[in-house]
Amino acid sequence: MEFQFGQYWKEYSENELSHSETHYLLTIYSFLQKSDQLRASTIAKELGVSRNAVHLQLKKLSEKKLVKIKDNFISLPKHSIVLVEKIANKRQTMIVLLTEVLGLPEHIAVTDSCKIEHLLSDETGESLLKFVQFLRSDRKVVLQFLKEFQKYYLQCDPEIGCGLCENIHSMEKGNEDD
Amino acid sequence: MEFQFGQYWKEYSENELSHSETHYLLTIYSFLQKSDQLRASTIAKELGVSRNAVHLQLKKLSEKKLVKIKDNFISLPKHSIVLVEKIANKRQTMIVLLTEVLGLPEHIAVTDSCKIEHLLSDETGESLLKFVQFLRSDRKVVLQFLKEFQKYYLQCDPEIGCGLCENIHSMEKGNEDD
DNA sequence: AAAATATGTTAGGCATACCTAACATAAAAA
DNA sequence: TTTTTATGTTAGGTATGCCTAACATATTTT
Repeated sequence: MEFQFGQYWKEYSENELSHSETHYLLTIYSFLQKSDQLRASTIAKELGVSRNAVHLQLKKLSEKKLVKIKDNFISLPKHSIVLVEKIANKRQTMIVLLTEVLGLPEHIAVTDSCKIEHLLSDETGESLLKFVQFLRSDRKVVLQFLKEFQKYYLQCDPEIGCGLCENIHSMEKGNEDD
Repeated sequence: MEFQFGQYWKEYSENELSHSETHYLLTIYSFLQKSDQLRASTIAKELGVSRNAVHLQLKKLSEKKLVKIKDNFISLPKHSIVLVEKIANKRQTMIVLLTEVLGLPEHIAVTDSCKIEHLLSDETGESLLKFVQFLRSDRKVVLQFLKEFQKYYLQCDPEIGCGLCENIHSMEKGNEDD
């Protein structure tokens, strides 16, 4: 390794939100778009954890001013919504990159994206978003690039294995004639 | 959100390696390439943690057969090396994508990559590697694509902020005349 | 060989984040 | 109204992964 990674890994624990907190906030955000009558037990069901786990996490989040609780109903302050939307964008960007550009199955794309969404910096999130937006545009140079990439992609390199080529093969079947 | 994410987040804790374990193994791997006389205290210095933290983590890793310890010297079994090299590849792939393709500063690229390296599935790792290899090739279609992307990138979208455009601007200065 | 340093090990503590079990209170159904 | 169910809360426990402090064993240096 040409680079000194020794200290970089410590920044892992210096994130604004933990993985757990992230998913509480994303879940709250998601429910609040459907209804403004959200209580702790609903979150417990959605996340598959116990009510007391939710209770304790909500207590912590409201101490951090990331959620508001009034008469057992949960809401999000504005700065919290900004935070959540940033993370949701990172997740969505990653999902699109992995499924639409790389052709990975949805389950893998979503699982991986859910794991890393809160760990990506805003800078990386913004850059990736721009990149994915560009890749989604119908520019001629993008379409040519993607077509050429899929061709390259099919030449399975034994060095890195080829568990995913079948997906690409089946994706390609439709376009084989052009 | 059009997708049910509720249960996906739980897979976070079902990874083969924790973030901590990952960096112990990567550090061990890195040191063993220089010398085969590696002891716990060296790792403590490199990772900036106490000797007993290393001791306990190594105990756990050797119970999981991921490291071998003989006369206080540490080595890695073959299957462990395979595992480590996979993760190192994922990290390197992400770093290249973020720096070379998206033009992010090295510090951000390395920090983000160190955070997510062990969370990406092998499928995602392999796909991303292929993608980055392709982006690094000197195909005409790739060069055109990258040039066009950088042009697009400069049109700062106020919706997603523009903290990173200055980097791109300075990168572009050299190529402005072609 | 004796003193000093380096390294390994154990014990007790802290924070995160979950669990089950028990209990309290509020809301809905009998 | 009384019972049942839903919801909130507290207590005690588990696992990870770090810490400091203390102690034990090597390994050097003097």
